[in-house]
Amino acid sequence: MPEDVDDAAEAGPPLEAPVELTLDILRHSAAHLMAAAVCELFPGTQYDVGPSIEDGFFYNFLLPEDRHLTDGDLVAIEARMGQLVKRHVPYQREVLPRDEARRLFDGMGQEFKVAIIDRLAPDVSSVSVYRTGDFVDLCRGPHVPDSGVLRAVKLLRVAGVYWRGDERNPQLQRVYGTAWFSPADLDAYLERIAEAERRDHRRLGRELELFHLDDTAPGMPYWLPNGVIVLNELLSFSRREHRARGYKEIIAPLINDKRLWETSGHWDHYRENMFIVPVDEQTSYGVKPMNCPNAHVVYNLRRHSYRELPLRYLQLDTLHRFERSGTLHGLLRVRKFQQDDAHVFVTEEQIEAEYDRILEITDHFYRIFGLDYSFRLGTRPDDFIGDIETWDRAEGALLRILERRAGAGGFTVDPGEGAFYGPKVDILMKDAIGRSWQTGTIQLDFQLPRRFGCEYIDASGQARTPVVIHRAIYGSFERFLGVLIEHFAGQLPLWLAAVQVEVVPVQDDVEAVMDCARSVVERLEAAELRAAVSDSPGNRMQARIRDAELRKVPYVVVVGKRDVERGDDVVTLRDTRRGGTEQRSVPDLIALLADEVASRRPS
RNA sequence: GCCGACGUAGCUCAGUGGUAGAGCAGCGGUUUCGUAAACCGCUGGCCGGGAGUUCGAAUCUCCCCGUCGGCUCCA
Repeated sequence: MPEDVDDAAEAGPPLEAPVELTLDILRHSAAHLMAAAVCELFPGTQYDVGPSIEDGFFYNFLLPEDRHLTDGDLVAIEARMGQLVKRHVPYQREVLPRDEARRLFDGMGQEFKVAIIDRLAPDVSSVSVYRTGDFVDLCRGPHVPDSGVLRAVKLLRVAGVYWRGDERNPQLQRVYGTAWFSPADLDAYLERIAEAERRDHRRLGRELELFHLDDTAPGMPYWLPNGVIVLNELLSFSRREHRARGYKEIIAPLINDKRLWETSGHWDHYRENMFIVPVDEQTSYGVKPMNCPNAHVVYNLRRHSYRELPLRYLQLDTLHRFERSGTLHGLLRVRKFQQDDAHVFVTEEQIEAEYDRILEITDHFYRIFGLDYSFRLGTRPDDFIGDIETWDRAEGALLRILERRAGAGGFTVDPGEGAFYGPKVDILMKDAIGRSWQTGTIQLDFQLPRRFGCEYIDASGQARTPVVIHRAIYGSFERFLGVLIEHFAGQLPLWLAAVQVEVVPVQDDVEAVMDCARSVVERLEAAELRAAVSDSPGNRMQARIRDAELRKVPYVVVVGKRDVERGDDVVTLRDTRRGGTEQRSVPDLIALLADEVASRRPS
């Protein structure tokens, strides 16, 4: 949890003198310098914690008299920091007895620091403080010798943060900055950010006409013709692969009487994330945020034998979740989405083997795109249903499976991050600027089958309760596609590309050339390739090629008078992803592209 | 939901109290050209919505909606 990390940076037994200058030390020192500047400019500021983080640092502040920092203030703070850098202000370390340090910060009215000291382990008897000019901070260090080395620092943004990461607490303001050894490193970092912006799926989604997010439907994407092709390719791939692995697809209602949600527990544990539809005075329907309750309804339509298990229901229905307005983010955080979701009913003995099958699907699905992913185990949350003993059993099973499949260091554990009905293994991926997003999830559930009264008859004729595995491999197609677009910078693998080949005529007023172009397209289409004649009458060939490149069409075929006159059925193929052109006969071209589509190669 | 920023033509943006602009896209015309932009012309805006201040508001104030960066929450 962030606040624990923060505390560790601030306090604890003093660390011994530093060795060599690292970026971590530099950034931590930059955080101190920023706090010093803020305290000079806004006397009475309380400062909380200020660690180094990936690519930079932050510091949390509470300004006096309800003042709030704005972007304009950052300019002034940065200028003040610049003056302190020029003065080579030393970072002076002092070790104080714990109670003396407490008195020091208490006397300055620094309540956050006092609270940190009070949270220290009982056996910590002394702490260190660092002085930078008039600024003094509780801190384990180590630090730079003086502020003169902080030559490449830039403040980036201000954000509101809840004290100790809890939204019931008052909100502080956090200033983020970045710091590097040299101005050249800083420039390289800023260039990296700019490159990430060029890959942003929201920008590419608009440019490539994949999807649209309208003001009247926040978080609920419109899929445009190009996007529908990509989405449908992923859907049919998912259907085919799951069918081959024994999954049966079902389709269920989008809204159900709230009684269903009361049975599942969603009414009590998930309602704030649901769209509720009032139907009449007595009745409310809930728009489904998850597929699981309906899978249980289908399971209960008849008696089941142990021989039928595992019973695997694939559910690709549309889901709606009422996410808080400030959390929406392009396709990566939406309110309307579809998952490659499934619910697998198993006996307790079948859990491990079924997890193995699911993890194999996972590897298959991600390897196709050459994507790196990682696992995270989420354990029992505060707001859970069922009994602790069952939870422990479920968590123990997942832990064993993960250790066997991923190795002891191959996953992380996030305490309290499980679903309300069971622990889960999440699959994590990163977007263009390195933010982590959960895509797939494999959840183990002993609770819902009980709540729905699900049963199967075992070999001895006894009725038993099955266990359910909730699993989505890509997670939501929306989020997965968002990550995919950023991963490929818009240049999707051929099998997903909306237009796979565009045929460009050199002369669009020569009927024989246009006939040839149309005929090539027809032959490509007959081979189930998505092809089109470039459509911009009067434009020169170069402009048409550029247009196709900008729309990230993977292949461009050029035909002109010379090809028609030669009459040998050979055209020029341009590969827009790898660059370069080559001559190919049309049958050869079709075979080449059909093979690339079938292989699903990333490029 | 909270903190900060932002919202001007389909897109990218300029305009900060005095008659709404540019490039690209689109449309019309000329050009038919061999691997990333031919040329000329034209159209296009309740300046996110509402209220207020002012002789006068894209510009200042307030409220609402949405977007962006964080926080919290999460696929």
